[in-house]
Amino acid sequence: MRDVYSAVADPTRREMIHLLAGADELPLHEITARFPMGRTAVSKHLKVLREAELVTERKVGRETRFRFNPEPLKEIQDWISFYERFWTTQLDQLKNLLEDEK
Amino acid sequence: MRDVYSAVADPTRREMIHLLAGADELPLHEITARFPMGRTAVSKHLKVLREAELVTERKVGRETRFRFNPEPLKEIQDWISFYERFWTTQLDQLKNLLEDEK
DNA sequence: GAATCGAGACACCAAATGGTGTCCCATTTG
DNA sequence: CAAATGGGACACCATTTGGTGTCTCGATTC
Repeated sequence: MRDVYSAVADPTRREMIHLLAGADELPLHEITARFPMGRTAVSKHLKVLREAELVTERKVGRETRFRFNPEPLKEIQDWISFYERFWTTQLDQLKNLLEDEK
Repeated sequence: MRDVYSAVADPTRREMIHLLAGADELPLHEITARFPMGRTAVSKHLKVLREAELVTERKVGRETRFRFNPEPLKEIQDWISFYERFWTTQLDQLKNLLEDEK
């Protein structure tokens, strides 16, 4: 089971997440149609997303349909929330003010 | 100027961010001491972080000191905040309840 | 039943990634 | 001044990444 950080590091995969988040379920060939690359490449990207559990896969007839699963994104959110304090503290706000003055 | 997503995708670099976030400023040799790899590798990771502007660099005597800069993390936070709704909606909560019943 | 369509499974490729070791130079220390 | 320290700059290496094309096969349509 692969890392959600590296799954999301690729801009193409972030776009796929966005696409799938706006749909209910999409077959591979429809996803492929929206990207400037071949089916094999798209399939590989979706495999990475599936290994990170950001996507689920199910076969319907001859199609393979994909669905977005947001859950793993929580891990990133948790990680980043630790650093939120660095741009919300009084001290940081003062620093930003001084920065603006320059 | 490189991507903050890929900068943060590597676990070693996330650890470096954590280390620097807990300190004020650290020289390369002190950072190197905390990781199981050579100076060259550590230096390369810090270069990646600097190119993503997650770190600033300054020479003091013969040392090169690094400081954490949280600002680029906002971009990831913004990106992920869009997907927050997928695990905070009533519908999603119902779905999770049903999931638990299984 | 034949032709078409969707997709898995390879094999292949160039470029990027994450390490290493060595050489050299500037700065600090004894 | 000599020795030691911190670190830049390479050259090098194996593995991973992100793409390609081709072959095959099951499902669908004519």
